[in-house]
Amino acid sequence: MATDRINRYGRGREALLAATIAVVAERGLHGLTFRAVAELAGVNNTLISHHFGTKDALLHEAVAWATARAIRLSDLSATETIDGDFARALVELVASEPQLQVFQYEFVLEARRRPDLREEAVALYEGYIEALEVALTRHGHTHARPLARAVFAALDGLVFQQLTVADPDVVQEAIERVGRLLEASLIESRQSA
Amino acid sequence: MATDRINRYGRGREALLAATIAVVAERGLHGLTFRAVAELAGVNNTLISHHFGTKDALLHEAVAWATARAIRLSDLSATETIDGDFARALVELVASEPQLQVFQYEFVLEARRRPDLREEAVALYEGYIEALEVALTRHGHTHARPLARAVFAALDGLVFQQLTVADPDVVQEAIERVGRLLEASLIESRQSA
DNA sequence: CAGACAACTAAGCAACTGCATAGTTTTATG
DNA sequence: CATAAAACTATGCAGTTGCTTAGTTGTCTG
Repeated sequence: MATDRINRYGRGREALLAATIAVVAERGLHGLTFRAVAELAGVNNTLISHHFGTKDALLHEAVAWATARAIRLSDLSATETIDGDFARALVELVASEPQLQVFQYEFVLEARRRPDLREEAVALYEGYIEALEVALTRHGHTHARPLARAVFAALDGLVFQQLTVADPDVVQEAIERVGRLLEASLIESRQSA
Repeated sequence: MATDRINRYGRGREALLAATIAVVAERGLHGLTFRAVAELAGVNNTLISHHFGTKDALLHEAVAWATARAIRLSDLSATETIDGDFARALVELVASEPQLQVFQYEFVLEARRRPDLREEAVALYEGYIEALEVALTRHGHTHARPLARAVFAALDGLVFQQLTVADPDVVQEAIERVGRLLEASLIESRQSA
């Protein structure tokens, strides 16, 4: 239809970036081909060369796009407490956007072998941890950086489990357990003070 | 040399399995090719077809080999406490065998899209969690399954960080912090009882 | 509404892929 | 030490890959 053309023209670039994330999540990095991405985006595969040049550059831009979106969606610094509501919301987020989450694990692993992606990977993780540290400090935890790293690792690991091997229900229960560990830690630090 | 032939003949199969893990870890699943694996193993690439048939079957066998080795190396059920010694040992393990660890993340992500690998992925993770549950119960924790899942997720997430974005030192510090969270939890549960 | 510029497509190629076929070398065994 | 089975290699091919080249279509601006 003509409306398709009108709506699509000029939007190939963003369609390719979105398709890149979907393809990597659904088929892995070994399934990331010009033709697979282009087909999902509804454009010709040579449009990738036009907009991004190489496959490496396409992935790099998709990484920047995805990390920006991921950090925005999960604003950890706004976290009040890790309770049932938090656990439910996190499990829900993963269930509603699994591709975005899977893409992050794929790209961070790839960053191990591609120095040009390292910076984004470090920024993504340190950004998450920093946001959590802010929230934990606000709640009375001191020297909270290592704690924030550990708690983020737990949440990250549980998201990974939900995506790969575990039921959402047991993941949610485990997240709530993390929250109770934090409470107990706060109580104990008050008593010993 | 003749000794090379004598030493190598009949060992192609295991050499290929070991090479598969190394190639996946160092070049990713998209770098897993018959020729890359064969070159690293020091054999002809058609030997893969001979021993395993297809590339999928090669990966499947490598997964079985790697998971058996990984579970053996990190016997979590023998864990006494998560203290400085434990943290140092875990960081050391990851530093000494990074390929085995990276391979596990790669294969578990791949298991999301390949049903024939799901069983191994679930068995690997539930095996880790079960072993931890045994250790935690022994130390007085009750209803320890969700706790074991959460603590394993934290350790898993921290190993992932060490492999990709974080210094071993800060990872070690965070692991020790996990141990202290467990202690505080035990103390609090005793007081409220 | 001309024409310049950007977005986009069609066709194709050299390199690489998994793997089949056919043959050789080594080892185990009677 | 003959011979059969198993381990291994050489050659090659059809399909797929990233990306180039050459051209078309749509949009924006004066």
